[in-house]
Amino acid sequence: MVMPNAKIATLSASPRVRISDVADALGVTKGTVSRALNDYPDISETTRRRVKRTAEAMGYRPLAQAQGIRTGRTRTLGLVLQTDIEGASRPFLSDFLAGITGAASAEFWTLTVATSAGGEEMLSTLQRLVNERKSDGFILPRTLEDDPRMKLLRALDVPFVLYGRVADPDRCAWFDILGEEAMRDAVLRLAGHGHRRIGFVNGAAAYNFSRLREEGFRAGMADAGLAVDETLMLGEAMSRNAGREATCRLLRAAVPPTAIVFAVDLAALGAYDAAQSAGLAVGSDISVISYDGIPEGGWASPPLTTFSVDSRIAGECLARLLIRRIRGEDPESLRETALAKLQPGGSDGPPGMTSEDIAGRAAAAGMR
Amino acid sequence: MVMPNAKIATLSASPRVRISDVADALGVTKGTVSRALNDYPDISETTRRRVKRTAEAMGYRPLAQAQGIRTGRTRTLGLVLQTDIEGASRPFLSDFLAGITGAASAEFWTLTVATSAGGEEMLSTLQRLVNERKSDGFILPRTLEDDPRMKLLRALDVPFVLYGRVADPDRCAWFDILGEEAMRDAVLRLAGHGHRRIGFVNGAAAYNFSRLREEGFRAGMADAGLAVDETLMLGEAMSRNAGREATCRLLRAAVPPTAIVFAVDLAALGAYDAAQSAGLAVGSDISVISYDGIPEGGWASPPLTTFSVDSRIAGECLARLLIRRIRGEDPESLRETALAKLQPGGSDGPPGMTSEDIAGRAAAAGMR
DNA sequence: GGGCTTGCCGAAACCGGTTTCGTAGTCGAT
DNA sequence: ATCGACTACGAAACCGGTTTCGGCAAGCCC
Repeated sequence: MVMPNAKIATLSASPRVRISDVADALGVTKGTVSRALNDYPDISETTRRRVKRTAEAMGYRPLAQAQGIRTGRTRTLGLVLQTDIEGASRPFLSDFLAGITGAASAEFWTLTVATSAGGEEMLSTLQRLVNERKSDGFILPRTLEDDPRMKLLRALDVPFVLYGRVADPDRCAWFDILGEEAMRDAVLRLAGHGHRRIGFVNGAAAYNFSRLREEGFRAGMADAGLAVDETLMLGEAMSRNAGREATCRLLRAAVPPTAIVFAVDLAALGAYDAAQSAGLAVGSDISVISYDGIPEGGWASPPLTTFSVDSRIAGECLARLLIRRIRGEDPESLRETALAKLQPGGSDGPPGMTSEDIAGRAAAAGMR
Repeated sequence: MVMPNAKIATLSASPRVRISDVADALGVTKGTVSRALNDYPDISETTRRRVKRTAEAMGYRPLAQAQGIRTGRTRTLGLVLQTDIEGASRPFLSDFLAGITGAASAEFWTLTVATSAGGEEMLSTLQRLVNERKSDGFILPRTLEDDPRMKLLRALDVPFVLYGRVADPDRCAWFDILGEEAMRDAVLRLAGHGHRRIGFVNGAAAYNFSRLREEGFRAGMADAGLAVDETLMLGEAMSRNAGREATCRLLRAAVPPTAIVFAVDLAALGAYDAAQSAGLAVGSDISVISYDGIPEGGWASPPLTTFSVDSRIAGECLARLLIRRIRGEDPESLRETALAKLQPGGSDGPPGMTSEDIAGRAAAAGMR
């Protein structure tokens, strides 16, 4: 009990090491210390090293808010979460935040979080954070095609990094997972199982990733030498319910698919519900491969085969990119991508039933 | 295209209204403006009103970081999330953050989020945020009995609010959901169905809420005139797997329960798995009631009957309490509680099988 | 009417940094 | 030896607020 308390007492007693303390200890002015620490050119190499060493030894850390009053920057990243959308991002949020704050704190930056419904409120929330200098730049998750947040921040001349690519890449920094590659691999995997009739259920068209994932699906079909049946291409499925309905529609098709690729795990879980209603076993009677890697997928039976995204790493990359962007690097050089990782479950396999059999089951289950 | 751009241009062009702008407009000094806005006593009522009105009209908002350099406070709440624990809090996180930031921004406060593994790292993360003045106080989720975070912040003289009560309530502010009432009501509901042999699966004993929920369970049993069989009291179940194992153990009991109360939804979902293995139907063969209100509970079949917690409101309350605490109010007066709300599903009902039948099924399923 | 409070506000210091400006030294060139 | 250019740093202003200090004017008392 003695040691820790003593330590705490010391830390709280000594108020803080200020720049003037360092300056006094060295017998120089605080201007010199500041310039040395910030690598100004008009400081001799000797002095610079001496200052840095002493500052380090004394445990000096500049007060971000005090720096900010002059520089306008406080080493703070901003993240505005949208709260009026369905589940999706939720399960990742904790990992995502851990990634951001982990990478940020390694460079003595912090994260300010705000929330907002979409639309105008989102923009005014960003405005306010900028006006009150609460963050030096923003991570923009869930990139939309032609994103209004992007326009606003650009007009305000505030740095940002997109999580997701965008149609017009001009002057944009981003990090993204190559969802199109995953979709392509999903098709190839199914084709390898022997499937020849494969459906696709996409997410909402407003998101840029939806366009990319569809492209990937089509590329995979082409690579596998399979024809795309446009009647088996559905979209706007971002929730379990929407996924269930989309699956039902596919099962009611004249010639239903024997396998379905989903752009979103949550929607793929809806396929389990639809399959159950139709008396079909996921994984044997009908195959499903999806994308995201949400934990619920692993708990489902059979576990969902999916391409999982490491949100923690995404957060780390985004934070690092944004910091570099704020420091002035050219956005065009700040673009990174990563691949989703196949997480094999039991929801895919060789076709166990023909399209006709599946159609029969669906009809028998009253799906018309 | 013209209007919005014009608006944006205006906003970004006019840099900011500073306190000296307001002072100049009124023909007074900035000291007077500052004192008027902060309700110093030595300002005439007339001047105070005049200043407040023009400041408002000019859209003046003090720069938190500039205030902070003198006052030490920057209107920032702190939240350190623990990342090395199982799922639980995850689904709520988004709502929780929305609640905090919503209430905070209503008073022009913001939220700084950090993450950390538990133990020492948690404490050093808090230390750093305090040392760098990154937040004026903290919300401490998941209160532990005799919480080390509390000790640290108290030693540093930094305000905090607990999410969850604590054994020694001295000088603590908190918000909490009365989980014990929910557990009590769960027992009474089951007893009302006709159950007389009820098991209990608690969460980890390190959390204070576990003690309270067990008390509630026992109180309910007493109120219902039922005896508690200590062999049916299990704990440390915070995950789906742990819940499955606990349920298996209960099913293997000499005289198994016909109903089980869980302290944590995630664990209750494990009961579905165990029941399935034993060939028992949740809701008819065996009843389950739980606590938390995670979305997965609603998707399960049958939907989980649970007492759901509104995390958004919890966040709002915590933020408001912490702000008042930082402003100097007495912690003892800053305590609020709320009730969890029964969310009826299909996982509970009149006992469909006797304990003997259940034991038989479990044995038949090879549970020994 | 003179001295003493008291109310109210201006002037200026202050918080902890950054940045501008000016100037001693140093050095090489003439 | 003189001059100019450069280097490296001290001095001081500055950022946008808060807070201390001091003093003027009005009000009070005797």
